[in-house]
Amino acid sequence: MSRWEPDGRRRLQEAALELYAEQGFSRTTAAAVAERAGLTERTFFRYFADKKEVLFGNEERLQAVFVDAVSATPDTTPPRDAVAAGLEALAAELGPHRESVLRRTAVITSEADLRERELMKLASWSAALATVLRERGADAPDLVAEVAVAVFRVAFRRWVDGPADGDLAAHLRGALAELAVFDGT
Amino acid sequence: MSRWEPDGRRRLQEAALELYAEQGFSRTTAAAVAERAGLTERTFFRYFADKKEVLFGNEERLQAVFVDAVSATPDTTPPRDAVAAGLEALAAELGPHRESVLRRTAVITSEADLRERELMKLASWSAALATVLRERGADAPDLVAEVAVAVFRVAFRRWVDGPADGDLAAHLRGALAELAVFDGT
DNA sequence: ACGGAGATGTCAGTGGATGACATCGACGCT
DNA sequence: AGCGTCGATGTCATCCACTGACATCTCCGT
Repeated sequence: MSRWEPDGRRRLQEAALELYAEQGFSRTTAAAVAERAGLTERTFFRYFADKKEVLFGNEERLQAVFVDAVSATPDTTPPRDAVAAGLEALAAELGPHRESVLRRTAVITSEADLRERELMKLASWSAALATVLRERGADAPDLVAEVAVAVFRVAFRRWVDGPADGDLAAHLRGALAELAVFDGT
Repeated sequence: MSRWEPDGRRRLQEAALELYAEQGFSRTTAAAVAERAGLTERTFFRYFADKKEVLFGNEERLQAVFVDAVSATPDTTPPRDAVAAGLEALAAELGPHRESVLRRTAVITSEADLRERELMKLASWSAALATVLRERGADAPDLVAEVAVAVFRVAFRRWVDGPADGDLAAHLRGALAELAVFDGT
């Protein structure tokens, strides 16, 4: 037995999501979140760098899923297909949890500070992807990475705004296909 | 004669850029910026919503330049060319001021909070662009807008990191052309 | 039993941000 | 000239995000 209940970090994440959803992010104090989790404000800030970060505990893993799936693809895979593999992996990860994804997304989109932080996380995906693409000698790794994330962003938004039985993977394939509007001349 | 020196807003912007560059953003207090501008901290926050915003006073105008240039294009213009027009307009706006752009960019890239805010501004460009594209009945307006901004981001970064005589417009055209890596099956 | 290691608590302080109210000079009106 | 309003700024008080320094407690190995 520990001196404290276990899983402080998870309790803080759950408390934060609840409170932010109930009262809004800006009207919720870090102390209030900590209290609901049975902890102290000081401890909150030991687990999370700031009030926003508590909502982004899984982003690191998602980034790894995305980037690793691209990495797992043969070096000779055309960029489009490599990116598709990464996006499929994300769909497999997120698709089955639409409910909780929606709950979290609703909170995030409701406040500019949180949208900002989310953009930062996606920028981090892009940077990580560009790095692995560069290492495998792909063409225009930076551009490909940015576009890949742009595709994700668009498809994700459509999925979230769409019907409850929407298919994230299908949206991703659809958005990827729409890149064809830039084809030719 | 006014009771105070004129141009408080501009003085604050200049003071902020100087101090942020000299000492770093996080080690500069809002009060210090205000003081250098001959004003009060309270007044600082009347002009700018927060400490970061003072660095982004021109973003609104740039967004308008970008979006208006796309709007000015005939409704039947292929997406790629419409986007190109917007990007050319941005190049015309930014290209001649590489020095000051670099100074500002150096400050922004040096702190995560500021990079975050910049991502937010670009997201705003994308949203505005998507709106005008949607109004003119373009295909996949959201995707096109996101990709357009992705292209800008990449080209801008290459321009900033490149030689002093680099040509932003050329980088933009180059990045746009690289979208061809997504072509075909 | 002892002592270190980890996780948490306590306390004090800094600085970002905001609301309420006061002040001052410019300007127009009579 | 005298007056009143308006806009820009200053002053003051307050909240809260975040941080550093130090204390405390439990577990675990020796």
